[in-house]
Amino acid sequence: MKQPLSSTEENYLKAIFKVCERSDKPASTNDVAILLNTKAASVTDMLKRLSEKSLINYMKYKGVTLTNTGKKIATSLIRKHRLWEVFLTDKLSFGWEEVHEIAEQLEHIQSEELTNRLEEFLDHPKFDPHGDPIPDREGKFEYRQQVLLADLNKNTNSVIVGVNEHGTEFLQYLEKLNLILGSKLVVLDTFTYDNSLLVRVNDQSEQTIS
Amino acid sequence: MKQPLSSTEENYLKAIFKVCERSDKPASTNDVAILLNTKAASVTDMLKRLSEKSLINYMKYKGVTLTNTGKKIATSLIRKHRLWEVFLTDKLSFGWEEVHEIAEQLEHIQSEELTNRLEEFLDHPKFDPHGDPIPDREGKFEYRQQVLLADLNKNTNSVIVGVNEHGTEFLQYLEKLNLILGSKLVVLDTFTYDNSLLVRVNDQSEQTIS
DNA sequence: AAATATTTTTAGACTAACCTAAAAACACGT
DNA sequence: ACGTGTTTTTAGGTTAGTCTAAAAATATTT
Repeated sequence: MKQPLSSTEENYLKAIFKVCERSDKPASTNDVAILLNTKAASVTDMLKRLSEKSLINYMKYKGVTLTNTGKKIATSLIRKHRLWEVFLTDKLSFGWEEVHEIAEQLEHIQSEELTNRLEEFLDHPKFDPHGDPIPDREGKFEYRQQVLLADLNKNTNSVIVGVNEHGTEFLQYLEKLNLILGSKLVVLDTFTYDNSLLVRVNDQSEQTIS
Repeated sequence: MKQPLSSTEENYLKAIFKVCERSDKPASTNDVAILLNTKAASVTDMLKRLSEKSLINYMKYKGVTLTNTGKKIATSLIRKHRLWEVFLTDKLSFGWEEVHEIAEQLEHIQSEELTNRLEEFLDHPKFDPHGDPIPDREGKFEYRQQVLLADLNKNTNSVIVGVNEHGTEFLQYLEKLNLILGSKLVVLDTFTYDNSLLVRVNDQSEQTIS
């Protein structure tokens, strides 16, 4: 009855989870298609199958949400993904920009036992290298209080705890600006005409960023 | 041109490698089918595709061997498989009987860099937990001088360095008999009528095994 | 060397996951 | 509320990987 899902099915669940996250509105077919770099027609196909398996609540034209079972699987994937990211940076000294695509594969390895022992081995980390929280065995996890860089007030001290975009080139760009996790940050001035900011990083260098 | 192979294709290459190993005779369609728990017809199908990609030498009714490219891929898979097995036993303290099926999944993770860093992290191990040699980056590896238990001479001291079967239940059986890697072994007597042996393990317990 | 048995290949069908193109449903401005 | 435009679904087709059943090739036995 409980035969394991294919990587593809798992990726759909993860995508639906991401779209629904916070907003809690149902995800549209198109949202999912865009996130997975696929076509709306393919998504509709898959939604029917996942619905058959009671992993999603789906009604034609009305969007899709995850059932409790679906949510459990999605968070378990995120848990695995983030634990592997920690492994790759902390144990194999990969850079934080390199780990995402490898973890994208590793998250599909089937073995509860493996995941739990990995967590143990890594000393029960609470956040991944990008600052995102790692769900526990029950799938529970909390968001940290976070503010977007663009919304920071002038002259307020803050610390970088995470990034929104996970693309390799974007992360390399941050790296070059010295904007790594844990960096202290002060916004010195804002230029409204091109939406760029003058910031001081770690009480030292000053940078203009967009 | 060099788009990555599917897990299925990789598994076929590994299977052909295993059948050809040592014997160096071409592998028959049936041999491969049995090893992969599939049907001869499916194998024929796949052989055509792999041949198209120049990974195997295949002529109808004549059996199959790996090309150099095919061999490189197969040994790289074995390398990854065995490195992950070491990781699972040494770092996550899995038992040697549990690691095979997890490594069976992990070996398909695509990243040269990952494999090499893993090897580094594990201190360049030369053998996996079953005593099988781990190929280096170029795919080279040597067999240890090994004798089958059944061929051991009476009263000769020896040490267990590996096992031929990798099934979970078989390995648990060995575990129960205390026949773990590195155990010293003396054959005290042989009973020809049922092919069983009386052996002394680690200078202590005496066991009859088949 | 002919007859029989085994192995291998072909033929045809199935499923999962994708696609394009066209039809159907929905959403919205005036 | 009606026509227009976008979104979603259907319809039909493709590829990888599998299967069964039947045909063809090879191997064995007498």
